[in-house]
Amino acid sequence: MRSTAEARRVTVLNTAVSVFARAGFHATPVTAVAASAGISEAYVFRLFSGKLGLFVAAAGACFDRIAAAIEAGAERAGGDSPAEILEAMGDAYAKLIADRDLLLFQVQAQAVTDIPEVAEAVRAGYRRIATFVQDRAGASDAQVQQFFAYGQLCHLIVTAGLDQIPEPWARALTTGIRHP
Amino acid sequence: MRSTAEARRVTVLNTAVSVFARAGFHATPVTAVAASAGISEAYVFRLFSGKLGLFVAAAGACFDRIAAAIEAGAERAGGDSPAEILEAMGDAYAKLIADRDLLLFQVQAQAVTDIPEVAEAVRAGYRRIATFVQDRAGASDAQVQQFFAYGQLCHLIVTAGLDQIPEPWARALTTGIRHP
DNA sequence: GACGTGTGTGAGTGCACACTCACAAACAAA
DNA sequence: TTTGTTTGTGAGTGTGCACTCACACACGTC
Repeated sequence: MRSTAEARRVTVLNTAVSVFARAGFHATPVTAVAASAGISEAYVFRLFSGKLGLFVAAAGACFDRIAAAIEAGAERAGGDSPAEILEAMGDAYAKLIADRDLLLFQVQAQAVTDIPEVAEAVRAGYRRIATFVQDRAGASDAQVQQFFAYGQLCHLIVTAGLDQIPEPWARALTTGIRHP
Repeated sequence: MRSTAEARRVTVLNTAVSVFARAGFHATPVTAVAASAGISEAYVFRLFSGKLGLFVAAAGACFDRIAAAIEAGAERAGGDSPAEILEAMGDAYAKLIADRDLLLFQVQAQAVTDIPEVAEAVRAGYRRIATFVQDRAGASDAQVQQFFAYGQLCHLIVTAGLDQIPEPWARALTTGIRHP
């Protein structure tokens, strides 16, 4: 036995997040995930229940990593005020998505929410993050809303590559946003 | 002659926005657009240069409609202050995307920005809207940034169906957002 | 060694879909 | 009426991909 199935699943999920992040659910063949994980396509289908099952599981892994990063970031906050804790969470998130995979996967997942299983996975992910942010930071509804609004703005900045554009309108949208 | 090619192109583009909005670029066969427009698949390929050409043209039509709505909304502003004009623009945008097609198409377009032609179309669309908002409203960079951040938040709310969830975290993200 | 159990794959199968092309029908100009 | 141009389509073609299955190899156990 080279490896246990459970360990394989973990490594496959992490590569799946990266691979799906580039071109999305429908444009990514399972072969691509299998090749990137170094195993055969057939075995991926044995480990997960179809391509959809793989994608949904990858979404779970994606939000797990985001939640863990934000929780760890909160521990490093400079103070106890909601604003300070939110700031620390935002910094942690910005650091995490520097490699773009987790951010792009979220965009891809949101784009296939017409598939009910994906929609539920996305809701579950944001439920976990939003409740944690609100409880841990003790932030107001408006503060939480703002936190997520500017998080979503990052999605636009990265997908459209606005941080590469020197024109004033693009600068307006990107200034102050932590380094994505 | 039933119709001129130019007129056909316009009607096809509007239906294309609606059809692509549901399942996205890769999951939408050209047959679906053709059927919805009431013409044959073959003729769609004659009117546009491939599926990608159709999608990019639809993106142009999508941003045209958004820009027109925001420009019209600005005319109905209650006053001359940047905040009032932005408010009027936001209301106009909220009304426009009540049918969800234009919003969902933007999400789908952002998801396929790995295709350079799509990325350029998205940039062109936001360039047009952002420069207009900034110039017309005379708003600061921060105000423009906030305008777009909460616009992007709408994308999450609609794709994940957060407005249908009675839980407190979902209420926090949706309160005050104009009705999508 | 024989045998079960879990890990892993090569070689298919069937279907959906992007794109083409030969051809038809409506209209205009002579 | 003939000729040309534009609008429009049915019937293909080739390919890529989700999914399957019979089979092989590694390991433990007796």
